Amino acid sequence: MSRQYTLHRPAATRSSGIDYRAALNDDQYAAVTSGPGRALVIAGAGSGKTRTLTYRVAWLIDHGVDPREILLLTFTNKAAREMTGRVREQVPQDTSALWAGTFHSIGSRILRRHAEEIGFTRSFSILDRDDQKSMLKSVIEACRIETGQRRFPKPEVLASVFSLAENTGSAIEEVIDTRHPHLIEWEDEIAKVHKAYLERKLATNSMDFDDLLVRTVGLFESHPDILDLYRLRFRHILVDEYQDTNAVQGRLVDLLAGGDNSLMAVGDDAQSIYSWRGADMSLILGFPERHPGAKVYTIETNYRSVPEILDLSNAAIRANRGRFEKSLQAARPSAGVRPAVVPLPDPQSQAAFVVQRLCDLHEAGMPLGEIAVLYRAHFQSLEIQLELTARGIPFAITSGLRFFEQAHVKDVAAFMRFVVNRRDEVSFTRMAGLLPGCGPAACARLWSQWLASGWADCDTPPPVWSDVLLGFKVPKKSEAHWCQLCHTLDELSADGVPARPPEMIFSILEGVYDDYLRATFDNADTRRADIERLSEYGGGFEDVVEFLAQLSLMSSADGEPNGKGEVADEAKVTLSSIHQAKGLEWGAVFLIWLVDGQFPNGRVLEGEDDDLLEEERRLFYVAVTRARDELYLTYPLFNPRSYSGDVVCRPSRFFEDFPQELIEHWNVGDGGFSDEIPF
DNA sequence: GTAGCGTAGATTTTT
DNA sequence: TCTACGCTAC
Repeated sequence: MSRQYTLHRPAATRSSGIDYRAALNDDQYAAVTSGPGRALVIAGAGSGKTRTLTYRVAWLIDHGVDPREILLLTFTNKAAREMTGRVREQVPQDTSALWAGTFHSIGSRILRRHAEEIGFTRSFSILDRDDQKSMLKSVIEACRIETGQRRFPKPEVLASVFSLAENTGSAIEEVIDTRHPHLIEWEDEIAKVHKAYLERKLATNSMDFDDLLVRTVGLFESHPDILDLYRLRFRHILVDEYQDTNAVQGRLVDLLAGGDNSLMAVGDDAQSIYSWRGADMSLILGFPERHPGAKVYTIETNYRSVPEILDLSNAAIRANRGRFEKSLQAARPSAGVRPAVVPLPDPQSQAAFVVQRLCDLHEAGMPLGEIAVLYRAHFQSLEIQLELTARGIPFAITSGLRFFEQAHVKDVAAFMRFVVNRRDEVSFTRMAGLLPGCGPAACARLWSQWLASGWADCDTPPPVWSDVLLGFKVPKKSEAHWCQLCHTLDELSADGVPARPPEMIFSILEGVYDDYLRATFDNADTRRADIERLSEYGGGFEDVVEFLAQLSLMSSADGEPNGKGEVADEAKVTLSSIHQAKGLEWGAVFLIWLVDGQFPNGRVLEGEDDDLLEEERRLFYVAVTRARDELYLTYPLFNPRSYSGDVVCRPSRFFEDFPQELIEHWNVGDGGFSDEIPF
């Protein structure tokens, strides 16, 4: 027999003083003030989803919930920061104990506390895409696969197969059969590599992104006592962007919310765009069945867009079959202008039009920060970038290149990672490979000498690194540099005490890396500047392990150090992929490259898979619902640099999804007959 | 075994 | 246009 006994904390001495009735509409109010238990909130685009979530947190705190009992799971670090920031502004109570973060960062936080329970140590390394690739390459070599005349799949391909399997909770063979049928001939070998990869991660005390989710779930399933610890703590769980959660994330939420904890999942099925990462819409669609008695709230008032844009959005998404039936209502008055559809002769003209029109808007008073150019894939932004540069218009691009993924940043991090995780083969190899005369073979030999020294598995690091390392056999050409590297490691951690991040970075730079930069790159100065910025950022961390975890988990798209950042975002046009634009909004949005094969994506069209096409359509929906006042849909008629040879473009099939009355057709000449853009 | 050079091939979205 | 790989010369 067990008895439930609740400790009642004294009622909060202060309340936020928020007038919830006045601040929220009826739908939002109902969701925010929902009682304990399970709730699903279907919040359409622009309906105040973030607002609802932050007010929900405030409401809980106002009603006596201790912030430390709240867990807020978001999709990006940026969303987490935004929400905690807003909560902090709204409520006077101390909210620092509230946990908010991405599934991956929360997973990493939990795993660090219990790493020993599952065969790792607290300072395990996190492998990003690139590290994962290096490890897989090495694992594949070690597996000595008989390839004969045939080609074995590349590390990238294997990484995505493994990842999809982990995230969907399915077997490798299943993923191969359904998503990569051409790999069937390699099924046995791939299984072998997968097994070896798992072993290697364990041996090197490393986890990839997927491990952060899968191993957290594993930890909870194998250690019910630990799960109870967190269940008792997190009495209120809130999940943002629930439509994009995958099987593992869904499982994690359900585990934590077990018992009588409260769970509120917020999302919009029409904006599910991450199936390639395992996102499973059936989680949101099946939420009411999985949680009997769950309340379902729907928020359908759109505050963002003018009705003309909303009409087009609603019509576009209606072409999809698998979705909750709903129709967003515009709160704003008509603008009197319909979205523009603009065909242009070629990609250059498309860029010229976009930039010229954007300048017009700017001259008419719209800040550059209120304008965005969105596209399906990053390479489609090339012409726009050139044109903006030529005209001297500042722009911010959330490019695929992330600050922390650049080679020089990762090189520096490799030193730090090795010092705190002495089993980290990937980092060691990366570090050693910087030495002149040290290729793959020499690095591998150095690594085996390190393993043989016994220090890799020792609980404490060597008090003086060079005492151990200087005795190693290195290629003649590398001797002097190796010596330098050893002494640098001495500075990073003496007598087993790691230095603070900025000190480490300084030592690495002055000890070995500056030399390397100068010898290797023609832009050594900008790279050095990046590393100095890294050091600045590291100043905010006492703990190196914490710092390194942040590096791996944070992308520049999330904010923090991205590019130069001198000009305030106010004064910049935004260039962004649609995926990265999710959750954001602008006064004017240009959606470019609306050509079959570009958007929707060509591979999707080949496959004739309706689900994938529906996802492309949701992506289109996400794009058009970013716009508040003006929306331009553009496409080139010819694509002279097409690789596929399809020079003549077919306008995107998405144009067939909405009636012509909803749009305005623009004819733009190239100077011959109608140079002027009609208004 | 390494480093430098040339050629062929490929282009989605990201925690 | 850029990258990744393979070949060749040291």
